[in-house]
Amino acid sequence: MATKKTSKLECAVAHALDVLGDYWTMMILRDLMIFGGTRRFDSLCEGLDISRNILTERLRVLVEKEIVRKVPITEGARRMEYKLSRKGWELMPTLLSIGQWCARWSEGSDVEAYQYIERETGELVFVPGATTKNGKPLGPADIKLIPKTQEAKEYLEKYR
Amino acid sequence: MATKKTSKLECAVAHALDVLGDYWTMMILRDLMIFGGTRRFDSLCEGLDISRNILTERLRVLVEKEIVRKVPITEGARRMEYKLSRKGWELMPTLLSIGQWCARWSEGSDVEAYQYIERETGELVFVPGATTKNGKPLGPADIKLIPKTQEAKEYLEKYR
DNA sequence: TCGCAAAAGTTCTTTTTTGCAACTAAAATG
DNA sequence: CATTTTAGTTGCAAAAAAGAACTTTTGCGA
Repeated sequence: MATKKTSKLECAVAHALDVLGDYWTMMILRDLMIFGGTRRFDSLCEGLDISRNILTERLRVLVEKEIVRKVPITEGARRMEYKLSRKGWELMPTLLSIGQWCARWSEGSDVEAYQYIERETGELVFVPGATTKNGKPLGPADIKLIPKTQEAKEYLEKYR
Repeated sequence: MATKKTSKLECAVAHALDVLGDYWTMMILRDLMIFGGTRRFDSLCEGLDISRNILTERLRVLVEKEIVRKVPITEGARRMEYKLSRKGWELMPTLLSIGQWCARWSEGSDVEAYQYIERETGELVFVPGATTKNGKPLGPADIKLIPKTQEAKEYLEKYR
């Protein structure tokens, strides 16, 4: 994937999905995260069982979007490695949120292969779902989505 | 997409991505959410600008995974509509999290076409990222991912 | 109740993406 | 300096997506 789509209703999610709405892209991010944020081409390739040409292309986009950086393996070296940027790391809660959802709906089987813990204390980390500003947790039923821009209103009107 | 992959390291994220790691699947969920959870085939088709055959296939998988339900438009009617299940609605925080991330990294341009608000109070809703159990917010740097299963340890070892 | 239009898919064809394997060139290693 | 590793390319066959046309029902309104 990873092509510039233009959906009838542009929104933050649609925008993000232009890059993230792809299996391999997300798996690359997962892999980078569980390996501490840094990996090299061949390791990714082998670990994920992804074709080399696809990996090349996905990494190209991730670098272009500054989610991943391609940096010398050591100061001044020619060989490169791929490193999550701050922007990339900030997707961790999103990935965790996906994982939590999956685990919640996988009764019986334990699908969690690794855990997210606080570095300092070792305490378990999670994403508490949606809340108000003061932290009150909300379920899906408590939340309404409302159009903000004119286009969004028109979209809702037109394609109802 | 939407085929059963088997990655070398099965994990909750990988599992979830077998279904969710696809642009159209996620866009369908977005659209269902902004339209209150219910939509019909043609509306989705037009609104999203998705090919009918692809929409058919994606909906089939979403129904199979019980993320969406196909129900009569009115009691006893033959015409059907697609409705987010509880399981589907519980992906809202994940979508919101993706949208927030995108908005945070889109300096200048306002990419948010709609807002998530608490139904009762109208208060703005958001996903506070990762926290500990008692709600202390954590940044990416505060978090470590550690293998939990034996397979995960081996994977980290082998594909380093 | 008949006819017509809309709704919900199917089917078919063309174009794009993948997946796979083999190949290449530069860089590190002994 | 020869050999391996690494990090990709390239070319081709297979799979998937886009697009349009075609089919069935179904819900109306006259």
